[in-house]
Parts: sequence; C-alpha cells; structure tokens
Amino acid sequence: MPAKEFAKIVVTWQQQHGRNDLPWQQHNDPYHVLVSELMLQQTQVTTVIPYFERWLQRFPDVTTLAAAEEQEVMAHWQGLGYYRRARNLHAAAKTIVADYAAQIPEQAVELREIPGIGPYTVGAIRSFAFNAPAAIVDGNVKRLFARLFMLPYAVNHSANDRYFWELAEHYTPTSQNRRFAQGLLDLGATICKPKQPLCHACPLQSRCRTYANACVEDYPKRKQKKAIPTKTGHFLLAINRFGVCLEQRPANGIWPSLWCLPEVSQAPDAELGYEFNHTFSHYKLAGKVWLAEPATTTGNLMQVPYSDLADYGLPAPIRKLLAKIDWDEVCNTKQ
DNA sequence: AATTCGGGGGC
DNA sequence: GCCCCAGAATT
Repeated sequence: MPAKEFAKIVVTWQQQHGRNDLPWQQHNDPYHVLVSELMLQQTQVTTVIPYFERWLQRFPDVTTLAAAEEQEVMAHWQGLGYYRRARNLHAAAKTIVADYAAQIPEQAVELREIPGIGPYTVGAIRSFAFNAPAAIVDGNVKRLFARLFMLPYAVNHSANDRYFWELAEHYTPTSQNRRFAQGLLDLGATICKPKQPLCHACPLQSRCRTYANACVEDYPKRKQKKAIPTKTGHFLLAINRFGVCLEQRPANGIWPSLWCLPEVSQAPDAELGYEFNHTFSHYKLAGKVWLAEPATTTGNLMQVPYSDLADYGLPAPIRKLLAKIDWDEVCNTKQ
C-alpha cells in the first residue's frame, strides 16, 4: 500500500475515533509530552493519568522539576513502578535547564542524549511536541504492523526491531505526523488490541493480511521466554511503641532508593512473623518477614510512627503487608 | 542479545 | 495465573 494512502487512512480515523482528550494532549507542551512519555513507558494510559495530574501540580515546568529534591520527586512517583524512570526524568530536567536554557530540544541527536529518552521516546517527543516527521515504534505499532502485513518476526526479540523501525519510517508522513503517530498508538490500543481485536471497526481491515487469512489472533508472533526464577528475600519487622524501623534502599537494584523494611542477606535467628509473595517481570520474590528488635537492626534506619507510613514511598507488597497489621495489638503483645 | 528494572488491568 | 503495557539502561 502506498505510504501516503496509509497515512491518510490513519490520520482520518484518528480525527474521528482516536483519543484526543488525554491530559498531556491539551497544550502540545514539550514538557508535558516529556513527563507523560516517561510515565507511559511500559505503563497503561489509565494508570498514568492521575500521576500525571499530580505531577504537573507539583512540578508545573521543567525548571521547577530540576530544582526539586530527589526525595520529593521519588515520592510523587511512588506506586508507578520502574523507579529509574523517575530518576531519569529528574536528571533530564536538570540537563535541559543546564544545557538547553530550559527548552526541550527538537533534534533527535540531542534528545537521545537526555537520560530516559530512547529510540521510541525520541520519536514521540518529536511527533507530539513538535509535529515533526519522526517514526515511533512501541508495542502497539509492532502489533499493528505484524498483523497488517502478517510478519513472521517475533515482537519480543530485539533483533527484529530493525524491521519494525524500517516499516515505521517508510510510512511516516511528512505532514500531520502528530496525528498520524497518535493514530498508530490509538489503533493499537483500542482496535488492534492484543486480545479480541475489533477488526469490524478497523479502517485497515480491507488491507489486513491476517484478517484476510483469518489468523489475526495468531499474530504477532512471539518468541518463547524462559520461566522466571523464584528468589527468597528476608526482611526485618522491628517495631515498638515509637513505630516501625524503615531503611532506605540503595539506588541500584530492586526498589531503588525507596524506603522499605530492612532487608538482610540471610534468615536471622528470630521468629518468622509474616510471609508474602510478589511477582516481578523477571522473578518471583518469596518474602520472609522476621520479628526483630529495633536494636538488632543496622544501616540507614529511621523509626517511623505507624500513622506516618503513608508518607513513605513503600514498595507495593510491603505497603500491603504493613496495612494488614493491627498495630495496637502488636504493641500490646510486645510491650 | 539478554537481563534488569513495577505494578496494575483485564481476561 | 498469565499476558500486556506510549521502553530504556545495563551487561
């Protein structure tokens, strides 16, 4: 299909049926685009919206964000996951203020040097913030192309990325690319969904090779991935009438820089109080929570009153575990 | 090229 | 339970 024809179909459909009321679409502000794109990396739109709104209230522009304290930046990301993105966004703001006079650059080579901005986000910022003719390839675009052209390339195999990028660049129009790029994402998210795609409502149905062959749901092809391992983690629950001991985790590894129950490398000589399970994308964590005395814990500790726990960006499984504990009862039995 | 980074939605 | 999500950085 000619590239111009493809672009016209996508642009026309986006105008009539696409998403045009998302919070970060309202001003085409490069900072809004930057914040939303970092938040949207591997995170669904409906999850991001409330975080985006709170973020803009506290950090309304790139200068405000650059001047903010790390701890406060992390607190506003709490619960969103992939916490490195928050540090990247903070570092990106500082870079933009220092090197680009607080103006987000438009050129790809400059954007690519900014922390947290990879190939996809370069294209997204150039498309959405500047309406520039830049390609984007994300999970939605790969799935759409894989089905439309019945591609045999597994979408979760990085060696195949070049095929999808070549297609995306071939079809990227020289005008109206903001709407075209949005249309690709909207088609993938609302029509060409992973499961139960709405082919009856698809503007590309007559062009779709997997639809013609009645094999839409067999695509995209996917490379089989290994089973994820299970790791055991040992955590200390040290409490008294003053509160619970929390420790700030190191900046690298799981839950970077978040406050958490102190973690130890092996099971201590103590009573096992609680257990929990948590599944990450790449391993399962079997958490053992040992009842310890506050004096036996070491490290970067802080004793936090139970009533203040909500102020600390606790990892989700830890937050849920602590929420189940009846503090009055624990204090009475422990004295 | 493979691994490491969360957490929630949806079925 | 499992797959998926507006991926990037690291090894």
